[in-house]
Amino acid sequence: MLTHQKLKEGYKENQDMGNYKKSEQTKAIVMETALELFRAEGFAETTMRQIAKKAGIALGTIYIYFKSKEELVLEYYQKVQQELLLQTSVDTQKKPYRLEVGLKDFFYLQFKMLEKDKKFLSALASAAATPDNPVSPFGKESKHIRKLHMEMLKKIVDNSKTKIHPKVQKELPELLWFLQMGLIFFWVHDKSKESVKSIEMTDTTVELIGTFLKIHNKPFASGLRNSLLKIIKNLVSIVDET
Amino acid sequence: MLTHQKLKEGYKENQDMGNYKKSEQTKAIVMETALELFRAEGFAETTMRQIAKKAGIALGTIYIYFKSKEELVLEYYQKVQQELLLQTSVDTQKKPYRLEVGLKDFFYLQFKMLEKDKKFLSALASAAATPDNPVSPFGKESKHIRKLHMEMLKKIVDNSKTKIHPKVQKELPELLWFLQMGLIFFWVHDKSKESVKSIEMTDTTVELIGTFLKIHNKPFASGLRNSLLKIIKNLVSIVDET
DNA sequence: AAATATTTATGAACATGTTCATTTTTACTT
DNA sequence: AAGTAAAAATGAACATGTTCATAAATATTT
Repeated sequence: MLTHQKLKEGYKENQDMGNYKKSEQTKAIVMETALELFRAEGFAETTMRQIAKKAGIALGTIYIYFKSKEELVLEYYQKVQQELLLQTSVDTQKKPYRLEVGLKDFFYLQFKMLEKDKKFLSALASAAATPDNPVSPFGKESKHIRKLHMEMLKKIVDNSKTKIHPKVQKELPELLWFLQMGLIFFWVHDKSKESVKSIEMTDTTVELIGTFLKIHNKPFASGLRNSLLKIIKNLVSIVDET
Repeated sequence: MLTHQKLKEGYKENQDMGNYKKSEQTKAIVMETALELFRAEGFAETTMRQIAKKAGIALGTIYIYFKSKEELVLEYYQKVQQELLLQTSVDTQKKPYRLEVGLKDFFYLQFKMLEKDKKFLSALASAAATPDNPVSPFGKESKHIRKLHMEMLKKIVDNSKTKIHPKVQKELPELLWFLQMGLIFFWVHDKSKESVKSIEMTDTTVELIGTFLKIHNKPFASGLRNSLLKIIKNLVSIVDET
């Protein structure tokens, strides 16, 4: 009786569920099957019935583990980002680096990890644009993953040997987060071979940031600097209050 | 026989259809009804069946005039942009203006015209993010409206009294187009009263551009300038080849 | 005016994401 | 081991965007 009670409470307390083997296994199978199909056919082209059939389960079962079709993609994306975080932690521990280099490496790595899934990740891009969609990276449901990103970017900035004005350094990760959103958006649309265009774009934007940081303390750049800081504040306010 | 032949060909040649009164009328009714419902209930909440019922027609009839639910929104959006173009032509004819002022007015006007439809215009924002969606402003199906925008922005830039390096002046409208996309995206997500945040954001970004233009010919700004030009080229290449 | 062709309209049928009442399986208690 | 409670699974039913074969209305030709 008591044991039972405890277990039940445990369920409600820790979100992650899955204390039972069976369910975890089923969930994993659904996920794997879905990814296979998404990769082979695309997101829109894959039906939930197909997934269920191939996974050898009933249609409704999928919905026990995933709130929607989109959430299948989101959860996978989060998993990849988790790996990215780990990798980044390792990288920033290595020998001193210029911020530009650190950022490029970070973005490149991300592209590389997502490359094979580009096709269906556009489903997320679409969701991103709809504010009220629970899957949107701007919404409150994605706060967790946003924090994750911010953490990574802050680490990259703080651990670089590039000297930055404290005020700017504090806001930079936010700016970079939006930059990253933009780059991913660009990348999703990018049909060039092996996403070379996105790589190029990354180089150029990172260079722009580098150039800016080089001059951002000079008197003549105060206007630019202040405008930029304001813009960042505005951007953040939208994401934070949604 | 000859007349008939001509008419038939005429149909194929000019896209705009609707040489017949009845059809034009029906189309207009569908459009109006749809907008009413979208405004009252929202885009996702309104069903095609509701529209048909309220318009007093059959469900299938809507699809004679609009390829999809989203296209209802797109066509309306295009109509508004048409008006905007007219208004802008008038504005740029007026007394000399600083580019910043011209841009702000342009963006403000746009917000104002779209304000009452913000709720359902997010449907377009969502479509925008999906490259293969025929309704996306980045896709080839929207070339027309993109050109329209570019035209407006070029007019605003060229007619302003602000002096700009020719190389920059040529690329500036492209940059501004992307800025506009960004601002509209921001605006769609913006839940502040009367979209004051978007106005603020507009001010700040336009100011940034102004500040940049003030220094963009100075030797120390050549790095920034070149990076920016490259970024624009990259952005454009994505849109143009899709 | 009759015949024909074209345009416009219809609504049942379809596809697919999602929900939910019901059943089966699993875990726990006595 | 039997009984019970919880978890997991099921698939029919639902909602809704879209299609399509068919019919009605309209315009054109003879």
